[in-house]
Amino acid sequence: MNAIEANKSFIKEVIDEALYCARQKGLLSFQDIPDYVIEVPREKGHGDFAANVAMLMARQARLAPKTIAGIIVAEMAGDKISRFEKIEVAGAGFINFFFTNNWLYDIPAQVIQMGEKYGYNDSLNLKVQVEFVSANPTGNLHMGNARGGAIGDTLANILARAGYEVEREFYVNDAGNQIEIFAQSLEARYLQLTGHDVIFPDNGYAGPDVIQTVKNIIRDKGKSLLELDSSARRKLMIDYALKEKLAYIEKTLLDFGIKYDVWFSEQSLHDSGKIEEVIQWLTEKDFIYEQDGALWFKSTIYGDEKDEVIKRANGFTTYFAADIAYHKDKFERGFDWVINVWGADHHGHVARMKGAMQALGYDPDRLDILLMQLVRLYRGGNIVRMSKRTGTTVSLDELIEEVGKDAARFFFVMRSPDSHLDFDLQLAKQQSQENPVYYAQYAHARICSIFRQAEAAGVNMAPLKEIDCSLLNNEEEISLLRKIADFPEEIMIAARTLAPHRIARYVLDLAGLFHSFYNHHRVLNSDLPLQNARLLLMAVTRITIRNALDVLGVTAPQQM
RNA sequence: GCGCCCGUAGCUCAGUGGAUAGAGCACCGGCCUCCGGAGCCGGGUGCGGAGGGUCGAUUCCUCUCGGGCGUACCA
Repeated sequence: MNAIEANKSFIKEVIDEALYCARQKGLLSFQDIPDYVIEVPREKGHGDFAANVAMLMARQARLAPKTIAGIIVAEMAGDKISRFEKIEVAGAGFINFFFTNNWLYDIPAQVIQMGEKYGYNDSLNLKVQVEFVSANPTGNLHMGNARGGAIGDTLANILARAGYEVEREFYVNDAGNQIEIFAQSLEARYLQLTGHDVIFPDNGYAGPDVIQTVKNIIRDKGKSLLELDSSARRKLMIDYALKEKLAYIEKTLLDFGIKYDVWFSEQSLHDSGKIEEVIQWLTEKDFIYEQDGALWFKSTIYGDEKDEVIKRANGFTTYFAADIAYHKDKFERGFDWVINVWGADHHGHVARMKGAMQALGYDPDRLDILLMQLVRLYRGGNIVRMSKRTGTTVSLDELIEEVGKDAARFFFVMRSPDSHLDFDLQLAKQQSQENPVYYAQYAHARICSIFRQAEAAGVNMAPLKEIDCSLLNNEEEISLLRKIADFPEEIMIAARTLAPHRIARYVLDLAGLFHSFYNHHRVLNSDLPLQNARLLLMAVTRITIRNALDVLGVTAPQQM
């Protein structure tokens, strides 16, 4: 249990005891204690924690909230309350708790002891899978994939620190209609490049990267493919191209700091018969009907706008059929929780996907789909349009090349997934105060610099046991300690609400508190006990900044 | 038309139903002969609108206006 959780549950204990005590004395009548909240007030003047239990009990106790709160506080007794400096009733009936600083002074030792593990919570013994990016292997990775990558990977990091066993997965769309069109595009380019006058398919992939792939094929195979019949030629070309594209995708994502545990092939679901299997099962259970020669899944019974085709009249299954088999497979692999990161343009797919899981007998709440709004790319004031078809796009590898991995990842996660993201290339690569990623990194580098100074002066921090943390008692030091203590809880909230942007904000807040401290107080000074305490504070601040940046996939430089 | 997301300060955005709605940028004015000035300190009435439920709504519900996306036997 992290420190904030521990405080909350301690307060809950104190309150519940007081409530039972009051009831026994006949001061208060109630059936059950309502599900009240211990929260951290926005205002510092309202204490470290506040409880709203009195307001929630007013009705059943038939007393004014403030009266109830007063009774509760009066019943608190014993050595437990010695941990509080003050307990007060305020506002509409809040009970505000002011801790003494002692719990904060225990934090540095915990951080030092856990080191890079600080921010990890106790294991939950639950398996969660995060599937993200899953870009079609028919082109380069675009800004949408990039945002999905940053969000998905950061979320996976958060979940791991929240105590889950996490697997990252990439679903490879190596089957279906898109691949067919891709094959046609490859073949057309091949024939054109070998001197044949053929028409390029209307809906084909016209980007320059496809031409490059075909040139690579010609380099390796020459004109030998001309001797094959069309289907053999396409097969060969698509195998070559998929391999090349997947290698590109894997490498680019690695450069982006993302390493997958599983690459899952859609084709494998076709090959193993799992798609047919699930269609048959759903048909038997009457979730599927035939109309106009096609098979339809009854997604409207799960609130979808319309039923969805699962097998076309031409006998080909749709991507939806594969997706059902795929998600069934996920649950069969034993995940307690399955999370998909999708672009908002796929939101129409959510209801039927969850419906399909329900039809299969799985609790749809075990599947969460994190929709992220799309990215608008700017260069200075001008919008850069993205389109695979025209080829006028900035790809993820180019983005990393231009602005660097750190800035790119930070920018993609600093906004809520629900929020449209305007990504300005010019801003992201600017090494100035306008660029937030440097603010956090600079704090880290600055702390490193303090330690370099200390070392140069022959100053060593005393052993932990000999350091008196209670010397850290000014406003900036307390705020900094408090923020550091929040980190594990912040991770839990980010995990629960699928909100990776919270960590970006957290690290900026933490860096801000550090900078403020730094400008108000000197670490290296002639007061040895104080110097030791502050060195310790710097050490734990550095660890926390580094760990938070690590969650974001951003490096923590020693100097800049 | 219908569905989903979003409308919060000049701009870009935070804000697990709580008590006086916050950051960054931009703008103005200040700051250590000293650990990195990529820093710090100060300067701010704005939740698109109208109803409804709640002790209490930026947050939940309904309607409405504005923007994005979706609404294929594509994925």
